[in-house]
Amino acid sequence: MVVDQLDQQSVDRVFAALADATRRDIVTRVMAGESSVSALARNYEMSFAAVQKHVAVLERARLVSKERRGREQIVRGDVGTVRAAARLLGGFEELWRARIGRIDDLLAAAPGDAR
Amino acid sequence: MVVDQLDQQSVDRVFAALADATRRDIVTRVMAGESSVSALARNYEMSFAAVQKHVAVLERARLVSKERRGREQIVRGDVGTVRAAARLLGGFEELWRARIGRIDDLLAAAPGDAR
DNA sequence: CTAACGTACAACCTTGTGGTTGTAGATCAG
DNA sequence: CTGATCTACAACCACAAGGTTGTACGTTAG
Repeated sequence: MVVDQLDQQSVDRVFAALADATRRDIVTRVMAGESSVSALARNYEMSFAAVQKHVAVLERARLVSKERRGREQIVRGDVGTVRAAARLLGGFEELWRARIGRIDDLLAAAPGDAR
Repeated sequence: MVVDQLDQQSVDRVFAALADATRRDIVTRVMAGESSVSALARNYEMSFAAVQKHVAVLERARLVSKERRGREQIVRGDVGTVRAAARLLGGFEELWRARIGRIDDLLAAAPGDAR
């Protein structure tokens, strides 16, 4: 986990990358086990170039990384970025909980409010 | 939490909605406390119509809901959808952990491998 | 060497996104 | 009623997204 605090633009890229079913499926596969780009491409009903583009989007978002091995390019998942995204969602939930807490406080502070 | 299992298209919309800093900011605000559309719009340097569109995107993704109150439209955050998205990311992490587990197993099964 | 494979990248097309302005309908204050 | 406010929505524009095909180049197999 080298960087796990993401700036706004990075967050943009991460969520945009996850907003496509093919790309989520690629992430699923490479999180479960690394794979070459061509091996990934065989799973989908689209051109190799299209899959290549999807991988590039994921790479730019740092959700995956590539490493050349011979003539193949091996794709690997980056769990650190996933964690950073999950933490951001957790922040939303935190705000929500805090708000509910404030509402409870208000109700507690005005016990005779029901006229 | 009425629906908290999302289909592929819904997940697409949720992540696409979160892939914009303005929309994430709106979610932040309405998670912390409900607000009218016009009140939200005053926070940003763009037209009211643009903010209205952002809210519509969030609504379509079920990250927020609107309720009319007099002439105002009150926007509220929907933590259930946020949780569903967080759970999906958790699934990726789960796969990753399982893979690491398998690698450990392999290493454990071949202890004298280091020649 | 030659052929096949894996990859990279450019050009192109269609559709969606994020912004604008403009118009119009409800609702509330005075 | 009148005017201000809040909202809805259509039309338009620039540009990015997601797909295609075609070409080129390095690497491995025979």
